[in-house]
Amino acid sequence: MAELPDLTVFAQILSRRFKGKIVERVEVTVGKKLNVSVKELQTALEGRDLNGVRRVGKTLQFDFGDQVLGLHLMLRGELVAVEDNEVPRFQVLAIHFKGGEGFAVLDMQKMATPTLNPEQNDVPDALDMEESYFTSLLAKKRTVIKTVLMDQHVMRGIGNSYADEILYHAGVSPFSIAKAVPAEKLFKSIQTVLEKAIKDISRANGDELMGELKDFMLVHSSKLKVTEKGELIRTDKIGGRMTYYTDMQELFL
DNA sequence: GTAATTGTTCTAGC
DNA sequence: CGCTAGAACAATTA
Repeated sequence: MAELPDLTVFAQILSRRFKGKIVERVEVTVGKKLNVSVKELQTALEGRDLNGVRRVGKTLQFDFGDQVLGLHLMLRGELVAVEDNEVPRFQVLAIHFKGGEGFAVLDMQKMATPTLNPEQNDVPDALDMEESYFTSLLAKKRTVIKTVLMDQHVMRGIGNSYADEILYHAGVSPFSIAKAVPAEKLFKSIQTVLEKAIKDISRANGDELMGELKDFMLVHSSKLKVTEKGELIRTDKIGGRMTYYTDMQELFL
């Protein structure tokens, strides 16, 4: 469930807490998604110090100088701070730093994917793509707009939840055809919604690393029946994914 | 026991 | 061949 805003905040918190610390021990509890052997990962990271953590698309990258650990949390991955000997339930991977502090990746579905030295990717990030790129992208897509926003091959970082939030903010129906959608307006909504979410999540979660972050969904929630403004929230499936929207969102065809 | 969940990858069809 | 839609798969809990 972690998308761009959550991951951005995770990266900030991880950087603040662990930057400069030296890796004492790398613990791999579930290794099937790892692209190298456990031993290779350990020799690559142990003894190095963490230069920082950044978000790249829907992944995190832990920068250890000439070695980088990529991490995709997939559907249910979480990050928690751990003490030296602590092994939380559903642990996939843990990094223990000298001095006793560390963090663990948890995933009850075991789908979280750590990658040593992930390949570079040219697909622009949703938060730093050029407006001209977005405009010409929409112009050549005949797909439903929601699937374009979520397509990691054309822009990275937006998943099912924030696609709904962005389209609600823009007043654009998720069923609109991409090339008919006013690109400038939607582009602004992408920036606005994502940046606001980063601020809200950051403020609400502080410096703690406690698994899932609290979020602020206005439409994408099974608990809500109406929006803050009292608009009825409808549900449907787009591409097999649950979609939340209102009748206030204009359909462009 | 089964429904529900969603990111990614694969495949069929136009 | 390029693009799109949809299915398959992953794994576990409520």
